[in-house]
Amino acid sequence: MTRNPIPEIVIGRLPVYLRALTRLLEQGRQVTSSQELGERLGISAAQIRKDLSQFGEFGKQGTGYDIEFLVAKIQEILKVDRVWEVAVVGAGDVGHALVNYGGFHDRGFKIAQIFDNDPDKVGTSYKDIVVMDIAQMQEKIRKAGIKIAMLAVPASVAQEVVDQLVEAGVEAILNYAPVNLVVPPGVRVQYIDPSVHLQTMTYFLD
Amino acid sequence: MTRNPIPEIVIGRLPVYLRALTRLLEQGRQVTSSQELGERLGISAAQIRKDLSQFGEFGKQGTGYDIEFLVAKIQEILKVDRVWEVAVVGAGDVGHALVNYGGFHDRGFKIAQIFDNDPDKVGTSYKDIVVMDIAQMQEKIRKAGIKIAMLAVPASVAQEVVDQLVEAGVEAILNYAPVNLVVPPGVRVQYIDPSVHLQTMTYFLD
DNA sequence: CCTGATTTGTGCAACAAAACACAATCGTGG
DNA sequence: CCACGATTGTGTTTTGTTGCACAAATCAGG
Ligand SMILES: NC(=O)c1ccc[n+]([C@@H]2O[C@H](COP(=O)([O-])OP(=O)(O)OC[C@H]3O[C@@H](n4cnc5c(N)ncnc54)[C@H](O)[C@@H]3O)[C@@H](O)[C@H]2O)c1
Ligand SMILES: NC(=O)c1ccc[n+]([C@@H]2O[C@H](COP(=O)([O-])OP(=O)(O)OC[C@H]3O[C@@H](n4cnc5c(N)ncnc54)[C@H](O)[C@@H]3O)[C@@H](O)[C@H]2O)c1
Repeated sequence: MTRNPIPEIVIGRLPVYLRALTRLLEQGRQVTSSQELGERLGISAAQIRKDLSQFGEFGKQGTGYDIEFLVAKIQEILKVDRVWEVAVVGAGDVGHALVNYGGFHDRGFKIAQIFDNDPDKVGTSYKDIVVMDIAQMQEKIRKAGIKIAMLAVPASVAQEVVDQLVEAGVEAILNYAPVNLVVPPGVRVQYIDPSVHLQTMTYFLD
Repeated sequence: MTRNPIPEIVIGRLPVYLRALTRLLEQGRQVTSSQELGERLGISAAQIRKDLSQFGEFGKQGTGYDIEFLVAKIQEILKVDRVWEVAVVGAGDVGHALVNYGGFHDRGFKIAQIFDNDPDKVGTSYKDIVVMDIAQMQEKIRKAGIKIAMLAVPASVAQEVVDQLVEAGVEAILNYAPVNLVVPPGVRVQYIDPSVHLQTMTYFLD
C-alpha cells in the first residue's frame, strides 16, 4: 500500500488525537476505543477510525486501540518520533513565554535558538538560551540545519523576517504576528492569532 | 432573505478577510477585488465572493469592494462592531503576554479582568489591571456580564476552571492549555496549542 | 452614447468529507 | 469450543464545500 495523498484536514486532526491519547496514558489507561476518544473530542467514532485507517490498521476488533502503540504510530506518522530543533524570532513577551514553556519537549520540539534585533536583549539569557542578534540568524539557522521557526516579531517586520528565514532553509513557520505571510511553494505557515479565534466565536454570541 | 445557518467554515474565514482588509486600509488603499484579496490570502477569488454573498451584496461590479465599507460590514456580521470585555484566567507567562498585548483594542476586545490563585500574584498589577483571586472569579464575571474568557492555566486544572467559567455565564472560551475541554451545548471553545500547529507541519517535512 | 475591459454574484457541476451500516474479527465466559 | 457482546475497518450513501463559467452591472475613454 503506497502512501496516497492524505487530506490535510486528516493530518490536522492527528495531533489532537495524539494529545488526547497522551492524556489517557497519563491517567493510567492502556486501551481505548474510537467511541471513547470521539466522545472526549466531540468527533464521531467513524471519523476517527477512518482517519487512522488511512495509515494502517492499528486497532483490534472487539477490543479497541492499545494507547501506547497508537501514540507511537501517530508520532511516527507525524514525524515527531524525533526531536526537531526550533528557532524563535522575537524575544518579546511571546518569545519569552515560548522559551520558558516546558510543554514542547515531549511533543517533538526543542527551542534551540532565539533571535532579536534589540541590542538591549541580545546577549541576555532566556532560560538557558542566549538571545542572538538577528544579523546572525541566517548563518546560525543554516549551520544548525533548522527547518522550523516560530515568529514573534511585530507585524510590520514579519514578512521581511520570513523572507530571511526561508532563504536560510526554514520550511515550516508558526506565525504569531497578525499578518498573512507570502512564502514560496514548499514552505508551510500556520497562524496563531487570538483575535481571529475570538472573532470566530463572537458571531455566535447574542 | 432570512439568515440561513451559515457554515462555520465560512465564519472562520471572515476574521482572516477582516485582518487582510484592515491591513490594506493601513496601506492607504480604498478599493480591492476578490482577486487581489484571494492572491494575498491564498484563497480563490470565487470562494471569497461566495462567502461574502452569504451575507449580502457588498461589492460593485466592475469595481470591486470599498474596503472601509466591507470592513464595517464584516465587523457587524462578526459582532465586533462593539467592544467585548474579556476575562483572562492564569497570570503566568501567557496571561502576562495577553494582558500586555496591544492588539486586541481595535479588533473588538478589551481585557477587563484577570484571575490567578497564587497569593503572590493576586493584588499585583499587570499593565493597569489588578490580578484578582480566583475565589472571586465567578462573582466578578457574573457582575460584569462577561461572556468571553481566555484560559491560561496549567492543563491539570483547566477543566475545573472551565466548569466555573461556564457556571458564571461565560459562553466563549479561548483555551491555551493543551487539553480538550468538555462544555455544555451553547458554549464555544477554541484551542491554541503551538505543538498541535507544529505537529501538523512536521508531517510534510522530510 | 457606445464599446470594451472589469468584476461581481450565483446556478450548477465537480469534488471532498462525514456519516452510515455492516461483515469480519476478537475476547470472554459458560 | 461455542455463542455473544464489543469494536474495528471499509464500501456506500449522504451531506457539505469548492471551483467554474457566465449574465449582469459598472466604469472609462473616445
Ligand atoms: N503578546 C501576545 O499575547 C500576542 C498575542 C497575539 C499576537 N501577538 C503578536 O506576536 C508578536 C510578538 O508579540 P509580543 O507581545 O511578544 O511583542 P513584543 O513587542 O513584546 O516583542 C517583539 C520583539 O520583537 C523584536 N523585534 C522587532 N523587530 C525585530 C526584527 N526586525 N528582528 C528581530 N526582532 C525584532 C523586538 O525587539 C521585541 O523584542 C507581535 O506580532 C504581536 O502582534 C502577541
Ligand atoms: N508559555 C507558552 O508559550 C505556552 C504555550 C502553549 C501553551 N501554554 C499553556 O498555557 C498555559 C499557561 O502557560 P504559562 O506558560 O503561562 O504557565 P505559567 O505556569 O507561567 O502560568 C500559569 C498560571 O496559572 C496559575 N494557576 C494555577 N492554577 C490555577 C488555578 N486553579 N486557578 C487560577 N490560576 C491558576 C498559576 O499561578 C500561574 O500564574 C498552560 O496550560 C500551558 O501549557 C503555554
